[in-house]
Amino acid sequence: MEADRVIRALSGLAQEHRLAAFRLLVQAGEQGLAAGVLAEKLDVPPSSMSFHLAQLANAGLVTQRRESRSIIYSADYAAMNGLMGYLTENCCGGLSCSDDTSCSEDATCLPSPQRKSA
Amino acid sequence: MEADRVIRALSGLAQEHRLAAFRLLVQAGEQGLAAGVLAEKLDVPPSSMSFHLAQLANAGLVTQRRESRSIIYSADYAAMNGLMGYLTENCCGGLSCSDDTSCSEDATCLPSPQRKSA
DNA sequence: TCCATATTTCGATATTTATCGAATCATTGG
DNA sequence: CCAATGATTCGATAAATATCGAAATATGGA
Repeated sequence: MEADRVIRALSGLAQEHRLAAFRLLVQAGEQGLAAGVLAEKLDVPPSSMSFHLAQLANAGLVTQRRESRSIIYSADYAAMNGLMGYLTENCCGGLSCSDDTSCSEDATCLPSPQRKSA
Repeated sequence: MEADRVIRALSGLAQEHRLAAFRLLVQAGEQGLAAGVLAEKLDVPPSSMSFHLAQLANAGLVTQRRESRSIIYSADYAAMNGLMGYLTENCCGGLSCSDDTSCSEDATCLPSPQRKSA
């Protein structure tokens, strides 16, 4: 998963209602939940819910399908796993970043003192 | 880790420069990196970098310490692990959500049909 | 066809976030 | 004490996000 996609996914989850909605969708499983049900459960007006669901869809975190009058949203587990994979590989130091690219050697941790001349 | 804290952490990482900065800090390890070094590596003006580092600090993802003139930032691995733990427990369906709270039984997936009277 | 339901789109507005130069603060060395 | 360095705060501005009622779209049933 590339950085741009990761940022969209993180932005998708970085909001109260969207995080709550996604959690409910994860719990609901493949079957998913209708937009209206989410709106009601989260006590958010339908138009607002629709906005947030569109954000989640744009982030690639959910899929949608029509079922009669309802539009059912489901969590995209593959996308979430992709996000987790990226974070584990790139943002978790203790475990996975075993190749220690610290700057004990090349001393680039502190600003390079710039000499007065030349 | 509670939802509010999680959202701040997600917001912290959900931005190009901040995600890049955090990755660098994770690579740098305990020793960390000076604000100016990050600004230079990411090609971001110092004041902008400062803004983003403040966001990361507010999100609890980094710690800071002064070392002579420089201010050194380090990734807070515990916070990141906390975030990962929350996401694994609440947002990852396939593995951890084994207790299947799907609505095959109680049929709350679709909007409850509201009868005309009473 | 007509109406009720489910949802989205539109439009207006409020809030938050991002950017970055200039000014300010803190530290060090001469 | 003064000048230079490293970083933050301030201020103004631009851009993105959130909110939500009203109108529009789609579906199903009488």
